[in-house]
Amino acid sequence: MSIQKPKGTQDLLPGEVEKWQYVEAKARELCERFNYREIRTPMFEHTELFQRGVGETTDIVEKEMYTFMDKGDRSISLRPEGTAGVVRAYVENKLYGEPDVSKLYYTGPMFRYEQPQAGRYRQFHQFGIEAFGSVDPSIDAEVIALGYTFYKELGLKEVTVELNSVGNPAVRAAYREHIQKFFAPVKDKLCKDCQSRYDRNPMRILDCKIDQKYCEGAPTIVEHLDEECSTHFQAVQDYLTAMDIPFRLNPRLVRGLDYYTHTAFEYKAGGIGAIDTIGGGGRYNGLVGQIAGGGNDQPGVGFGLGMERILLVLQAQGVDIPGVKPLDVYLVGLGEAAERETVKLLQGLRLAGLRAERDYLGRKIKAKMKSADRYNAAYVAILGDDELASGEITVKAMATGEQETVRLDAFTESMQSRIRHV
RNA sequence: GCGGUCGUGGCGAAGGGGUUAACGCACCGGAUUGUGGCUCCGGCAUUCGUGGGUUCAAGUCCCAUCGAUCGCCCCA
Repeated sequence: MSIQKPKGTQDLLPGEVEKWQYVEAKARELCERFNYREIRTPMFEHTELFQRGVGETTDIVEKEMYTFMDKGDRSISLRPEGTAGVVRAYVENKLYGEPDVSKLYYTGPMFRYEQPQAGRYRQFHQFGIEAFGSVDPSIDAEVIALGYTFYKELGLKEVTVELNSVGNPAVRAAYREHIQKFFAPVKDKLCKDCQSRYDRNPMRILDCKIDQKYCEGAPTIVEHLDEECSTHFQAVQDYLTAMDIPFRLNPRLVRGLDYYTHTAFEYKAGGIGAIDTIGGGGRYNGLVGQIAGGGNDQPGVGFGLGMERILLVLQAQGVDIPGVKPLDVYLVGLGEAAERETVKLLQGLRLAGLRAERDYLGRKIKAKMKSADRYNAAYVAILGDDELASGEITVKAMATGEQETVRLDAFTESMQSRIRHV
């Protein structure tokens, strides 16, 4: 058996890759309109960054990282998510010194060692944004709006924004006790997953599909928000409403990363089997300071959206994505002298900005015509010995089958004007 | 990390112990000496993910392994 790609990775072949380019182009274009600027950070970082940033006790850090020692005995990890690296770069390059809020975006591969399934890969790709330096709830709303607009403009139907507030660390600690107290009497009756959740992350019990019957009347975090948290949360909702961004409050929404404070949200859509989250994010006040290691704390808010999940939903919903562009001209040379001439003509067409191609397999005219057809060429230009002798070339419009003769020295120009008029 | 299903040509797929591995699509060639899409004819897997085992005989049965796929945990 020849070598295969590592488990959970994908080759994106021509035909598929155009869809990615389309989605990525939409992301860039939207970020420009919202005034976010691209940042590119390494695909691997010191392991410690993720341990500190994402959180020691998260599944991501506990069991999903690709970690290895490099030749200098440094522990390195492939990035499992985008925020930690961007925060590190923000601190390291002192972007907090800039006069305005830093609004950044990124796209690229992320790595998590997990069992692949529909919509989940070991190397997957995210489009994400981060805004640093403001606690204004209008930025939370802007971030949510950008993601929502992105899905909408791609043509996704029925994208739901789910919104919650996870408060601040003090609120969360208090709430955790409340919820443990609530479930304590029925702890033994919960499913085995929930029994372990009880200690690790009791909020997750509320999300359980099996134990819904025990969740009736459970306390929600929103009820336990303090003054500051609930004011912020309300303001985010008001801004979203003002921007016409529909959202659904989900008091049970919990995110898997430790760094979130206040706003937490997810984008959901059907069509990827058991998975329905296509993106998520939230506010992370305190993360910058934590990574900076004291001082220079700056608030932040952002999201990460799954590229393959977007593509899967687009496909499931039958959304049309622009595919391969047809060829403008396919050059057919007949005979050695003519073939040589087509090489020159081809370069001329390409310099003139046309999409042009010829045959490299020395096939017969019939096969060449077939090729032109496969490439969806608008025109085929045929150059044989007759034409060469008289300084002309035959141009055939594939759609109508009509053909005419064009003077060789006017060929490129003639093709240019034909294509421009199509 | 755990569980279900699956693994035959470029792709889709038959064959479920008996020895020339169906068929369809795609591709290549010809009918059509310089013209595509339709039609017809011909060609196209010393080999059935990999390794081992059972058997006179193994795509076909058994074991292992790798991969795909779907699900659980968790997440994008």
